[in-house]
Amino acid sequence: MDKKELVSILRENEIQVTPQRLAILEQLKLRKDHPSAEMLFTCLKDEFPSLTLVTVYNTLQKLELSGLCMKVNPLHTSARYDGNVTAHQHAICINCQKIVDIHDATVFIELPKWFNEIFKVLKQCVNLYGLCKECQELADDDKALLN
Amino acid sequence: MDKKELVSILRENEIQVTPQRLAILEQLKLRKDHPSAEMLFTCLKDEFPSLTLVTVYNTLQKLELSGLCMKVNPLHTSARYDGNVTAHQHAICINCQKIVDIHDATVFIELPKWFNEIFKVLKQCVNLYGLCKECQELADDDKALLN
DNA sequence: GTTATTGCAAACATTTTGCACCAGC
DNA sequence: GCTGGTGCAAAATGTTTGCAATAAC
Repeated sequence: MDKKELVSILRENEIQVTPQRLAILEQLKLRKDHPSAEMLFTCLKDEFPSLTLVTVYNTLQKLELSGLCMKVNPLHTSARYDGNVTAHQHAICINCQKIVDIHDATVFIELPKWFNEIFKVLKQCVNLYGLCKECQELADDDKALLN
Repeated sequence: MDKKELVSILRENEIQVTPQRLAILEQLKLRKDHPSAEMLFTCLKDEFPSLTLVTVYNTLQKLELSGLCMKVNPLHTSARYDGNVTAHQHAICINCQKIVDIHDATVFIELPKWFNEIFKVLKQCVNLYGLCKECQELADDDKALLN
């Protein structure tokens, strides 16, 4: 993926182009290891000696907001615990962070052969991110206020 | 769930019984809101004025190790980003935290009616926790060393 | 030239660690 | 009484914020 293409991706998303942002976006597009802010910082600080972690965080936030990248583990602010260790799913409200159990969903996951040869699955975890009833209503209220 | 039952759960798992641990386990079994350490601390500090967050964290760690509770959002130490925002799954190694993409899995999730009435799903997220090939081999080595 | 971004310092939140005192067995 | 847990202080880690210098348009 060449620089021109990266530049136009940023422009299309109305994100001002800077060398730091180009480099971070390039890393995200190239790498397959799902880096953390720290990992990106470490690999780019030689190329940009003045680069700081703050800029990496700022950039990631901006890219995520435009849908150019996403967190593999959202809702990571603090660990949330469940005393029910039987198999079930979680629905997580992206607004109020409420977590709702779903015990009666049907989940079917078939994994490709290549994958089962390199990875031993111990736990399978389905999370549904979205809006709970209360937060949907709040969102509707927001829309109403805009009229 | 009465105290006797909680005591025997702890004893069965060879966890020394203390009032703090009983109270935390009780909360985890009773509550449906998947509390954080802070939330548990807040609701128990009236009953145990001397209680500290440290004890809550210690207890949660011990309970999790015995499978008596689990984190809803494991691998929360630092956010990991993905530049590929198309739908795919992640396999996450619980040992080295490597994250592997799976693009060719078949995922079918049917949600109960009651759920769709109270929650609007925006993103569905399947995470497979387990061991990557390298860490499986290390685990085998560990076993070999024990012989 | 104006606006937005970067980099610095510092704050903040979450979680972990070292150590003295205390409670469970 | 011994072992291990609790509570305190402090450190470590990940992330965010306020502000002056600087770069993008």
